[in-house]
Amino acid sequence: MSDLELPPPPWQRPAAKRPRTPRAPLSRDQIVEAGLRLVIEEGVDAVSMRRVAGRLHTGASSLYAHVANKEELLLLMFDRICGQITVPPPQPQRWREQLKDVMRQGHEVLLRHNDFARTAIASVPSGPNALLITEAMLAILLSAGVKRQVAAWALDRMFLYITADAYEVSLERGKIGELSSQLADYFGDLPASHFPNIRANADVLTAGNSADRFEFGLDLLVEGIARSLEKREPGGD
Amino acid sequence: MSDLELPPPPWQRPAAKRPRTPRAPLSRDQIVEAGLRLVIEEGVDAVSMRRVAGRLHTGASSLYAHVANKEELLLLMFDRICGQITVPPPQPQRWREQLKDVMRQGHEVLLRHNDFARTAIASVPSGPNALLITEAMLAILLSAGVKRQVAAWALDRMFLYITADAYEVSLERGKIGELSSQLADYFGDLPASHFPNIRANADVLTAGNSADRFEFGLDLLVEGIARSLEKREPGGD
DNA sequence: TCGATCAACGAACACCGTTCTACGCTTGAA
DNA sequence: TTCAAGCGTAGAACGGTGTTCGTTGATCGA
Repeated sequence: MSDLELPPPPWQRPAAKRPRTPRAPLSRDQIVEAGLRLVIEEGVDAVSMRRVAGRLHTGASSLYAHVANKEELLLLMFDRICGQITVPPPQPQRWREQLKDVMRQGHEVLLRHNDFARTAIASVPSGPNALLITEAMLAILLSAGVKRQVAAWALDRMFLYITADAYEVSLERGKIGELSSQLADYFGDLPASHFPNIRANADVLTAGNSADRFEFGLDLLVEGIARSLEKREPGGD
Repeated sequence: MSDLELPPPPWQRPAAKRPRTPRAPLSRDQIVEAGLRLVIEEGVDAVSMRRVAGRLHTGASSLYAHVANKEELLLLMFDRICGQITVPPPQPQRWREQLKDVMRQGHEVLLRHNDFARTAIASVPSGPNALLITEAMLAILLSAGVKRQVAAWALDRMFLYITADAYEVSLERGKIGELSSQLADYFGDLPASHFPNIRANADVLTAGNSADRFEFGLDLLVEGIARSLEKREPGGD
């Protein structure tokens, strides 16, 4: 019967309402974009679920409504990257140059994304964009007369090469200059009793930049394929 | 003046003595061995400082008295692994087979260590064992008449190839069978409008096991090098 | 004996991927 | 209009990571 109104005791206070900022719902695209931005700015190790979510002003667990796990996110990011590569219709007389062009593009696209190639190495290129590239390169090889099995396996090897080299280059990126000269000195200082050839060739072992080496490897692969055009089908000998 | 002896108040209790198990001191070798055992048993992700230390019945921070950081530990482990490869004196007439043999060894040694190749990709092969391999392979190439710069860069590319392929194989290891058939089905189901070549060649794209593909890539590289023996020195055109 | 050095210990820091519970909002059916 | 179901989001918590920091105990040399 008392008209006196007391404040509610602490044990009866209603739970604080969880503030919810009204905003457009998250999307997978946004998550992928945020992840790629982080890669470009800080490298692949910066892509944690918390960091990605922070970029979108949400929480890490919110991402799991859109991607199954981090691995799926990285795969999506990879396929998004593959979408930046343009593939040409096959010109049989120029198959070598066409192959190299696509491979160079792939390499460059990866390098534009810091050390993301580390993830690419571990990924099966099965997203829509990656498959379009596979399709185009396969068409180029087949149009050149390369045997089916050679074409298939060469594709596989080329993909491996691009991603592995891009990863390696990304690791050296911050230290390409100092590492080379230090390595040359190191090689030159090795004991002659065990390392005569390395000592004598320290200059060429440390020569060239990463682009030189990548191109050299492209040549090896493409020349190796060319040689197969002059031979029997593999796996048949 | 009182003979009454009170127990010491809690704030004056001496700190509990830290028990120290008497044992032989840790060594770098032990740490490396423990790391490698973990790799073999559970893969490279199991190699945390805590796990390694646990194997040695000590604490993670104790490892830092022997290795600078985890990266150095992984490098040491890598070079230990390289010590399992035996290199032959050069036989110029058999340079192809000699190269392949060393590369196969390297590949196999890595595969025996689960997915440790992931670490190997990121490592500059500069430990004593790795350098002995470099020295031997360089000798083989030079004895075959390969130009110095080609030999140097070919070595670099071969090393990259071995480690990258070993890593890729280690990833597929647990799923090589199901992945192949699933991929073949997947390829066969792609829309014909965009993927006529993949559809028509799903069989060869998914054919062969990892050893087939590795050998195929070896051939590409070695044939590419062979071709260089018939051409001018690279970087000169 | 004392002081310096070093290996080892354990707590703590700043992070990680993911799960779990709860909440708020939307939608559709009654 | 109301209610229930479903789904996205929030935040705490779990079980981990590499590393640093301060401390302790042992050894060695003066």
